[in-house]
Amino acid sequence: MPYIDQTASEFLEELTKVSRKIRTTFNKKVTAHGLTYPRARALFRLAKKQNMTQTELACELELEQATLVRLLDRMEENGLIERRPDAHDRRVKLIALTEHGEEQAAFVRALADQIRHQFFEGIEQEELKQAIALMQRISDNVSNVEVDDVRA
Amino acid sequence: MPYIDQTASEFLEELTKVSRKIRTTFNKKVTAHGLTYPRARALFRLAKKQNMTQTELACELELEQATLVRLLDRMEENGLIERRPDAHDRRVKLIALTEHGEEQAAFVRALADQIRHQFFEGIEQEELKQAIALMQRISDNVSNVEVDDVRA
DNA sequence: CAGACAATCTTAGTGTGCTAACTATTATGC
DNA sequence: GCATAATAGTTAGCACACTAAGATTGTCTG
Repeated sequence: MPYIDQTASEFLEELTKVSRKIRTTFNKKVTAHGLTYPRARALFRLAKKQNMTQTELACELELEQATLVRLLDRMEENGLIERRPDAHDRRVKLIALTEHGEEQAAFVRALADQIRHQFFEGIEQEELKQAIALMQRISDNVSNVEVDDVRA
Repeated sequence: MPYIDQTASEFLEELTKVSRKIRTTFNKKVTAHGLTYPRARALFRLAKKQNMTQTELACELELEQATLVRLLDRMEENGLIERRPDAHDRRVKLIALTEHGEEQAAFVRALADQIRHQFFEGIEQEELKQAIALMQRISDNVSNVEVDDVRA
Protein backbone atom coordinates (compact mmCIF):
# COMPACT_ATOMS: atom_id res chain seq x y z
CA MET A 1 0.00 0.00 0.00
CA PRO A 2 1.53 3.35 -1.06
CA TYR A 3 2.19 5.95 1.59
CA ILE A 4 -0.63 8.16 0.40
CA ASP A 5 -3.17 5.36 0.90
CA GLN A 6 -1.85 4.71 4.37
CA THR A 7 -2.29 8.38 5.19
CA ALA A 8 -5.77 8.39 3.66
CA SER A 9 -6.74 5.42 5.83
CA GLU A 10 -5.49 7.17 8.92
CA PHE A 11 -7.44 10.25 7.93
CA LEU A 12 -10.66 8.26 7.66
CA GLU A 13 -10.04 6.55 10.99
CA GLU A 14 -9.30 9.81 12.74
CA LEU A 15 -12.32 11.46 11.16
CA THR A 16 -14.58 8.65 12.32
CA LYS A 17 -13.20 8.73 15.82
CA VAL A 18 -13.14 12.48 16.43
CA SER A 19 -16.65 13.03 15.13
CA ARG A 20 -18.02 10.24 17.32
CA LYS A 21 -16.11 11.61 20.29
CA ILE A 22 -17.43 15.13 19.81
CA ARG A 23 -21.01 13.93 19.41
CA THR A 24 -20.83 11.70 22.49
CA THR A 25 -19.19 14.31 24.71
CA PHE A 26 -21.69 16.95 23.67
CA ASN A 27 -24.56 14.55 24.33
CA LYS A 28 -23.35 13.88 27.86
CA LYS A 29 -23.46 17.60 28.59
CA VAL A 30 -27.04 18.10 27.42
CA THR A 31 -28.94 14.85 28.02
CA ALA A 32 -30.26 16.23 31.28
CA HIS A 33 -32.03 18.93 29.23
CA GLY A 34 -33.74 16.50 26.84
CA LEU A 35 -31.29 17.51 24.14
CA THR A 36 -28.78 15.82 21.86
CA TYR A 37 -26.26 16.90 19.27
CA PRO A 38 -28.62 16.45 16.29
CA ARG A 39 -31.41 18.28 18.11
CA ALA A 40 -29.04 21.13 18.92
CA ARG A 41 -28.13 21.39 15.24
CA ALA A 42 -31.80 21.61 14.34
CA LEU A 43 -32.48 24.16 17.10
CA PHE A 44 -29.70 26.39 15.77
CA ARG A 45 -31.10 26.40 12.27
CA LEU A 46 -34.62 27.06 13.46
CA ALA A 47 -33.48 29.88 15.72
CA LYS A 48 -31.97 31.54 12.66
CA LYS A 49 -34.91 30.94 10.38
CA GLN A 50 -38.38 30.04 11.60
CA ASN A 51 -41.21 28.43 9.64
CA MET A 52 -39.06 26.29 7.38
CA THR A 53 -40.64 23.28 5.75
CA GLN A 54 -39.29 19.87 6.71
CA THR A 55 -37.79 19.50 3.28
CA GLU A 56 -35.89 22.78 3.64
CA LEU A 57 -34.65 21.89 7.08
CA ALA A 58 -33.60 18.41 5.98
CA CYS A 59 -31.69 19.99 3.11
CA GLU A 60 -29.86 22.47 5.35
CA LEU A 61 -28.96 19.77 7.87
CA GLU A 62 -28.12 17.38 5.04
CA LEU A 63 -30.31 14.69 6.53
CA GLU A 64 -32.83 12.45 4.80
CA GLN A 65 -36.42 13.52 5.27
CA ALA A 66 -37.26 10.26 7.01
CA THR A 67 -34.46 10.90 9.51
CA LEU A 68 -35.78 14.38 10.20
CA VAL A 69 -39.35 13.16 10.79
CA ARG A 70 -38.42 11.21 13.87
CA LEU A 71 -35.99 13.84 15.09
CA LEU A 72 -38.84 16.35 14.95
CA ASP A 73 -41.22 13.83 16.55
CA ARG A 74 -39.00 13.75 19.62
CA MET A 75 -38.40 17.48 19.62
CA GLU A 76 -42.16 17.91 19.51
CA GLU A 77 -42.60 15.46 22.40
CA ASN A 78 -40.06 17.49 24.37
CA GLY A 79 -42.01 20.66 23.61
CA LEU A 80 -39.19 22.26 21.63
CA ILE A 81 -41.00 22.74 18.32
CA GLU A 82 -44.43 22.83 16.72
CA ARG A 83 -45.55 21.61 13.31
CA ARG A 84 -47.92 24.13 11.75
CA PRO A 85 -49.96 23.71 8.58
CA ASP A 86 -49.11 25.82 5.56
CA ALA A 87 -51.99 27.95 4.27
CA HIS A 88 -51.06 27.47 0.62
CA ASP A 89 -50.06 23.80 0.47
CA ARG A 90 -51.70 21.22 2.65
CA ARG A 91 -48.83 18.77 2.16
CA VAL A 92 -46.41 21.10 3.88
CA LYS A 93 -45.73 21.52 7.59
CA LEU A 94 -43.92 24.58 8.86
CA ILE A 95 -41.60 24.11 11.81
CA ALA A 96 -41.68 26.75 14.55
CA LEU A 97 -39.79 26.93 17.84
CA THR A 98 -41.97 27.04 20.92
CA GLU A 99 -41.15 29.40 23.76
CA HIS A 100 -39.39 26.54 25.48
CA GLY A 101 -37.56 25.83 22.26
CA GLU A 102 -36.29 29.42 22.13
CA GLU A 103 -35.07 29.16 25.71
CA GLN A 104 -33.31 25.89 25.06
CA ALA A 105 -31.75 27.30 21.90
CA ALA A 106 -30.30 30.14 23.95
CA PHE A 107 -29.07 27.72 26.59
CA VAL A 108 -27.46 25.45 24.04
CA ARG A 109 -25.83 28.41 22.30
CA ALA A 110 -24.15 29.45 25.54
CA LEU A 111 -23.09 25.90 26.33
CA ALA A 112 -21.81 25.36 22.80
CA ASP A 113 -19.67 28.50 23.08
CA GLN A 114 -18.14 27.19 26.28
CA ILE A 115 -17.56 23.72 24.87
CA ARG A 116 -16.03 25.11 21.69
CA HIS A 117 -13.45 26.95 23.74
CA GLN A 118 -12.47 23.67 25.34
CA PHE A 119 -12.58 21.61 22.13
CA PHE A 120 -10.55 24.14 20.13
CA GLU A 121 -8.13 25.30 22.79
CA GLY A 122 -4.77 26.09 21.22
CA ILE A 123 -6.15 25.74 17.69
CA GLU A 124 -5.67 28.63 15.26
CA GLN A 125 -8.48 29.86 13.09
CA GLU A 126 -6.33 29.45 10.00
CA GLU A 127 -5.90 25.74 10.72
CA LEU A 128 -9.64 25.29 10.98
CA LYS A 129 -10.22 27.13 7.73
CA GLN A 130 -7.75 24.92 5.91
CA ALA A 131 -9.39 21.82 7.36
CA ILE A 132 -12.86 23.05 6.38
CA ALA A 133 -11.70 23.66 2.81
CA LEU A 134 -10.14 20.21 2.72
CA MET A 135 -13.29 18.51 4.01
CA GLN A 136 -15.41 20.37 1.47
CA ARG A 137 -13.20 19.17 -1.37
CA ILE A 138 -13.42 15.61 -0.10
CA SER A 139 -17.18 16.01 0.31
CA ASP A 140 -17.44 17.05 -3.33
CA ASN A 141 -15.39 14.06 -4.39
CA VAL A 142 -17.69 11.76 -2.42
CA SER A 143 -20.73 13.30 -4.08
CA ASN A 144 -19.19 12.67 -7.48
CA VAL A 145 -18.74 9.01 -6.61
CA GLU A 146 -22.47 8.81 -6.00
CA VAL A 147 -23.14 10.44 -9.37
CA ASP A 148 -20.84 7.93 -11.05
CA ASP A 149 -22.86 5.13 -9.53
CA VAL A 150 -26.09 6.50 -10.88
CA ARG A 151 -24.60 6.65 -14.37
CA ALA A 152 -23.18 3.16 -14.20
CA MET B 1 -20.03 35.64 18.08
CA PRO B 2 -16.30 36.16 17.38
CA TYR B 3 -14.93 35.03 14.04
CA ILE B 4 -13.08 32.13 15.58
CA ASP B 5 -16.30 30.71 17.04
CA GLN B 6 -18.03 31.04 13.71
CA THR B 7 -15.20 29.14 12.08
CA ALA B 8 -15.28 26.50 14.82
CA SER B 9 -19.02 26.01 14.24
CA GLU B 10 -18.46 25.57 10.54
CA PHE B 11 -15.72 23.08 11.26
CA LEU B 12 -18.05 20.99 13.41
CA GLU B 13 -20.80 21.13 10.81
CA GLU B 14 -18.47 20.13 8.02
CA LEU B 15 -16.99 17.35 10.12
CA THR B 16 -20.42 15.95 10.89
CA LYS B 17 -21.49 16.10 7.27
CA VAL B 18 -18.41 14.67 5.62
CA SER B 19 -18.13 11.75 8.01
CA ARG B 20 -21.78 10.84 7.53
CA LYS B 21 -21.40 11.17 3.78
CA ILE B 22 -18.35 8.92 3.67
CA ARG B 23 -19.96 6.27 5.83
CA THR B 24 -23.18 6.27 3.80
CA THR B 25 -21.46 6.17 0.43
CA PHE B 26 -19.20 3.34 1.53
CA ASN B 27 -22.21 1.43 2.87
CA LYS B 28 -24.01 1.67 -0.46
CA LYS B 29 -21.03 0.07 -2.17
CA VAL B 30 -20.83 -2.93 0.13
CA THR B 31 -24.36 -3.67 1.40
CA ALA B 32 -24.78 -6.31 -1.30
CA HIS B 33 -21.92 -8.22 0.38
CA GLY B 34 -23.45 -8.18 3.85
CA LEU B 35 -20.91 -5.56 4.86
CA THR B 36 -20.94 -2.06 6.30
CA TYR B 37 -18.38 0.59 7.18
CA PRO B 38 -18.03 -0.47 10.84
CA ARG B 39 -17.74 -4.13 9.85
CA ALA B 40 -15.06 -3.22 7.34
CA ARG B 41 -13.14 -1.41 10.06
CA ALA B 42 -13.33 -4.49 12.25
CA LEU B 43 -12.34 -6.79 9.38
CA PHE B 44 -9.24 -4.69 8.72
CA ARG B 45 -8.10 -4.88 12.31
CA LEU B 46 -8.72 -8.60 12.51
CA ALA B 47 -6.91 -9.23 9.23
CA LYS B 48 -3.87 -7.55 10.76
CA LYS B 49 -4.06 -9.30 14.11
CA GLN B 50 -6.06 -12.44 14.73
CA ASN B 51 -7.27 -13.82 18.06
CA MET B 52 -7.80 -10.51 19.79
CA THR B 53 -10.14 -10.40 22.74
CA GLN B 54 -13.29 -8.31 22.39
CA THR B 55 -11.91 -5.81 24.86
CA GLU B 56 -8.74 -5.36 22.81
CA LEU B 57 -10.68 -4.97 19.58
CA ALA B 58 -13.11 -2.50 21.15
CA CYS B 59 -10.14 -0.51 22.40
CA GLU B 60 -8.48 -0.39 18.97
CA LEU B 61 -11.72 0.60 17.25
CA GLU B 62 -12.50 3.01 20.09
CA LEU B 63 -15.96 1.52 20.51
CA GLU B 64 -17.75 0.57 23.70
CA GLN B 65 -17.74 -3.15 24.44
CA ALA B 66 -21.53 -3.27 24.23
CA THR B 67 -21.40 -1.74 20.76
CA LEU B 68 -18.86 -4.30 19.65
CA VAL B 69 -20.92 -7.23 20.94
CA ARG B 70 -23.71 -6.59 18.48
CA LEU B 71 -21.36 -5.75 15.66
CA LEU B 72 -19.69 -9.12 16.20
CA ASP B 73 -23.08 -10.84 16.56
CA ARG B 74 -23.97 -9.76 13.02
CA MET B 75 -20.52 -10.50 11.66
CA GLU B 76 -20.87 -13.97 13.15
CA GLU B 77 -24.34 -14.38 11.58
CA ASN B 78 -22.83 -13.40 8.23
CA GLY B 79 -20.09 -15.99 8.71
CA LEU B 80 -17.28 -13.44 8.80
CA ILE B 81 -15.86 -14.24 12.22
CA GLU B 82 -15.82 -16.85 14.98
CA ARG B 83 -15.74 -16.43 18.74
CA ARG B 84 -13.34 -18.94 20.29
CA PRO B 85 -12.82 -19.67 23.97
CA ASP B 86 -9.53 -18.74 25.62
CA ALA B 87 -7.70 -21.63 27.26
CA HIS B 88 -6.46 -19.55 30.18
CA ASP B 89 -9.45 -17.36 31.00
CA ARG B 90 -12.97 -18.64 30.61
CA ARG B 91 -14.39 -15.09 30.54
CA VAL B 92 -12.48 -14.23 27.39
CA LYS B 93 -13.50 -14.87 23.79
CA LEU B 94 -10.93 -14.68 21.02
CA ILE B 95 -12.09 -13.33 17.66
CA ALA B 96 -10.90 -15.11 14.54
CA LEU B 97 -11.69 -14.47 10.87
CA THR B 98 -13.32 -17.37 9.06
CA GLU B 99 -12.23 -18.30 5.58
CA HIS B 100 -15.13 -16.27 4.24
CA GLY B 101 -14.05 -13.42 6.49
CA GLU B 102 -10.55 -13.50 4.99
CA GLU B 103 -12.00 -13.40 1.49
CA GLN B 104 -14.27 -10.49 2.33
CA ALA B 105 -11.39 -8.66 3.99
CA ALA B 106 -9.42 -8.97 0.76
CA PHE B 107 -12.39 -7.82 -1.29
CA VAL B 108 -13.01 -4.84 0.96
CA ARG B 109 -9.35 -3.90 0.90
CA ALA B 110 -9.40 -3.73 -2.89
CA LEU B 111 -12.66 -1.80 -2.92
CA ALA B 112 -11.43 0.58 -0.25
CA ASP B 113 -8.29 1.31 -2.28
CA GLN B 114 -10.44 2.19 -5.28
CA ILE B 115 -12.84 4.31 -3.24
CA ARG B 116 -9.98 6.15 -1.54
CA HIS B 117 -8.64 7.18 -4.91
CA GLN B 118 -12.01 8.73 -5.70
CA PHE B 119 -12.54 10.30 -2.27
CA PHE B 120 -9.07 11.82 -2.14
CA GLU B 121 -8.62 12.78 -5.77
CA GLY B 122 -6.57 15.96 -6.04
CA ILE B 123 -5.73 15.91 -2.32
CA GLU B 124 -2.07 16.07 -1.30
CA GLN B 125 -0.66 13.79 1.34
CA GLU B 126 0.69 16.77 3.25
CA GLU B 127 -2.81 18.24 3.57
CA LEU B 128 -4.10 14.99 5.00
CA LYS B 129 -1.26 14.80 7.50
CA GLN B 130 -1.96 18.32 8.72
CA ALA B 131 -5.65 17.50 9.08
CA ILE B 132 -4.87 14.28 10.96
CA ALA B 133 -2.62 16.17 13.37
CA LEU B 134 -5.32 18.80 13.86
CA MET B 135 -8.01 16.19 14.56
CA GLN B 136 -5.75 14.44 17.04
CA ARG B 137 -5.20 17.67 18.96
CA ILE B 138 -8.94 18.33 19.02
CA SER B 139 -9.52 14.73 20.09
CA ASP B 140 -7.16 15.24 23.01
CA ASN B 141 -8.97 18.43 24.00
CA VAL B 142 -12.28 16.59 23.92
CA SER B 143 -10.88 13.85 26.14
CA ASN B 144 -9.73 16.48 28.62
CA VAL B 145 -13.24 17.88 28.79
CA GLU B 146 -14.43 14.46 29.88
CA VAL B 147 -11.76 14.33 32.57
CA ASP B 148 -12.83 17.74 33.81
CA ASP B 149 -16.38 16.49 34.14
CA VAL B 150 -15.34 13.54 36.25
CA ARG B 151 -13.42 15.83 38.59
CA ALA B 152 -16.22 18.35 38.87
C1' DC C 1 -60.02 18.34 -17.31
C1' DA C 2 -58.46 13.74 -16.24
C1' DG C 3 -54.87 10.88 -15.55
C1' DA C 4 -50.03 10.67 -14.92
C1' DC C 5 -46.38 12.62 -12.52
C1' DA C 6 -44.13 15.00 -8.75
C1' DA C 7 -43.59 16.72 -4.11
C1' DT C 8 -44.27 16.32 0.99
C1' DC C 9 -44.48 13.91 4.87
C1' DT C 10 -44.89 9.38 7.19
C1' DT C 11 -44.17 4.45 8.40
C1' DA C 12 -41.50 0.20 8.65
C1' DG C 13 -37.36 -2.14 9.05
C1' DT C 14 -32.18 -2.42 9.60
C1' DG C 15 -27.73 -1.10 11.51
C1' DT C 16 -24.81 1.40 14.71
C1' DG C 17 -23.72 4.11 18.72
C1' DC C 18 -24.42 5.08 23.63
C1' DT C 19 -25.39 4.14 28.93
C1' DA C 20 -26.88 1.22 32.64
C1' DA C 21 -27.45 -2.96 34.68
C1' DC C 22 -26.54 -8.05 34.69
C1' DT C 23 -23.85 -12.73 34.74
C1' DA C 24 -19.81 -15.27 35.03
C1' DT C 25 -15.17 -15.52 36.05
C1' DT C 26 -10.79 -14.05 37.96
C1' DA C 27 -7.92 -11.29 41.09
C1' DT C 28 -7.15 -9.10 45.51
C1' DG C 29 -6.87 -8.28 50.32
C1' DC C 30 -7.84 -8.96 55.04
C1' DG D 1 -9.63 -18.98 52.38
C1' DC D 2 -13.35 -16.29 51.78
C1' DA D 3 -15.53 -11.91 51.00
C1' DT D 4 -14.87 -8.12 48.04
C1' DA D 5 -13.48 -5.92 44.00
C1' DA D 6 -12.30 -5.87 39.23
C1' DT D 7 -12.72 -7.67 34.50
C1' DA D 8 -15.05 -9.85 30.21
C1' DG D 9 -18.86 -10.29 27.89
C1' DT D 10 -23.92 -9.77 27.47
C1' DT D 11 -28.63 -7.78 27.51
C1' DA D 12 -31.99 -4.02 27.42
C1' DG D 13 -33.45 0.31 26.10
C1' DC D 14 -32.77 4.78 23.81
C1' DA D 15 -31.42 7.90 19.82
C1' DC D 16 -29.98 8.50 15.05
C1' DA D 17 -28.90 7.44 10.43
C1' DC D 18 -30.20 5.04 6.26
C1' DT D 19 -33.39 2.84 2.41
C1' DA D 20 -37.80 1.47 0.62
C1' DA D 21 -42.44 1.91 0.28
C1' DG D 22 -46.96 4.30 1.25
C1' DA D 23 -50.54 8.17 1.76
C1' DT D 24 -51.90 12.64 0.66
C1' DT D 25 -51.84 16.64 -1.95
C1' DG D 26 -50.42 19.56 -5.82
C1' DT D 27 -48.96 20.20 -10.79
C1' DC D 28 -48.75 19.45 -15.53
C1' DT D 29 -49.66 17.62 -19.89
C1' DG D 30 -52.15 15.58 -23.65
